[in-house]
Amino acid sequence: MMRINKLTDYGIVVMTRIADMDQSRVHTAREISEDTRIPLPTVTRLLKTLSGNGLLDSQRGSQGGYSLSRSSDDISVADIIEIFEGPIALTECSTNTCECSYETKCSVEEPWQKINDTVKNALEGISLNQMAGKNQNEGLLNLSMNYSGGM
Amino acid sequence: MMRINKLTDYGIVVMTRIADMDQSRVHTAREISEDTRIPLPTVTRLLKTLSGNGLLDSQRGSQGGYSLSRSSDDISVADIIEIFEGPIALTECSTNTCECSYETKCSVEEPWQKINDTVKNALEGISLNQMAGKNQNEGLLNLSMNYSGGM
DNA sequence: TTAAATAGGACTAATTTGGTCCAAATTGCC
DNA sequence: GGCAATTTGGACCAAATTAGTCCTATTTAA
Repeated sequence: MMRINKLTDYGIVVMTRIADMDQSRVHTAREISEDTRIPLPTVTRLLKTLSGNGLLDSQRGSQGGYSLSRSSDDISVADIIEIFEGPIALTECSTNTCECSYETKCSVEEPWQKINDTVKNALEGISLNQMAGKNQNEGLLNLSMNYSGGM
Repeated sequence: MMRINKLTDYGIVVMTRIADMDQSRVHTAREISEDTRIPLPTVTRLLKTLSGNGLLDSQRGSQGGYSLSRSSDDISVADIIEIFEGPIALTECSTNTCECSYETKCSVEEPWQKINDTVKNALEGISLNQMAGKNQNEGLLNLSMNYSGGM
């Protein structure tokens, strides 16, 4: 139903959880698994992916673990989604490699670009910090999207 | 990649195509298939779904076919998407039946609501007419989304 | 009556996604 | 130096979803 994938959803949960934890030390996969109740093997994979893509720092070996690579203010929901799902694009047409075989599809390309930009902006406007429920009184979203000018 | 499904995409193509056609008569599945180059069985199914959900009028029998049930101005991309994908919701959490098992997920619920509203607004703001490339100089999108107030 | 359509639904194949597991490399500590 | 606790990388399978096809019934104009 035009959902983000479960793993992406988990990824956001995991990141949100880490953002809520003590930032002065690293956290192991086991710890995060117990915290979120997501099975350990899955959490392991999520963390690998997240650190492999620069959203988490990892420390190997005993006493190792994961920590945010930057401030939770500087990590957006879009950052996480893009790691698991690739570029935010509702249709293939909105990526750069559009090879429409249907003539009508291309008249449709421009509107999709706009739609995707809107979605992308929305997702980029939400920081982990906001997801984590910190600064709850600061006003949640601050999206000023206005595409009325247009083509 | 957080895509809409292929059939949904096709659905939009088909509707866009019909919107571009002569509105004074009905159009057969075969005609639309040949026009869009989408295989006939698939087009057939798309049209059945679209008419079954009130977006197209159908006329049975010889000389029968399909036509828009209302003006292309009054049909939005969101209308089409919702038929094929159900309510627009990026996460399960954003539907009314949210049964989060992870504690952190719920602190995350409110932001998702806002994100979904934004996406939904964007999709509701695009009419078939605009997709079809008519009125190209009228300015494509007219979305004034401003969620800065928030919670 | 016949031909041209849509309507409804069953069915299968293909693809994607979710989840698990194993072996290797790294690091801290005794 | 060796052990234990970690992350890393990749392979793998099961489950779920999606795409696509096909068959039969119904309707309608000529």
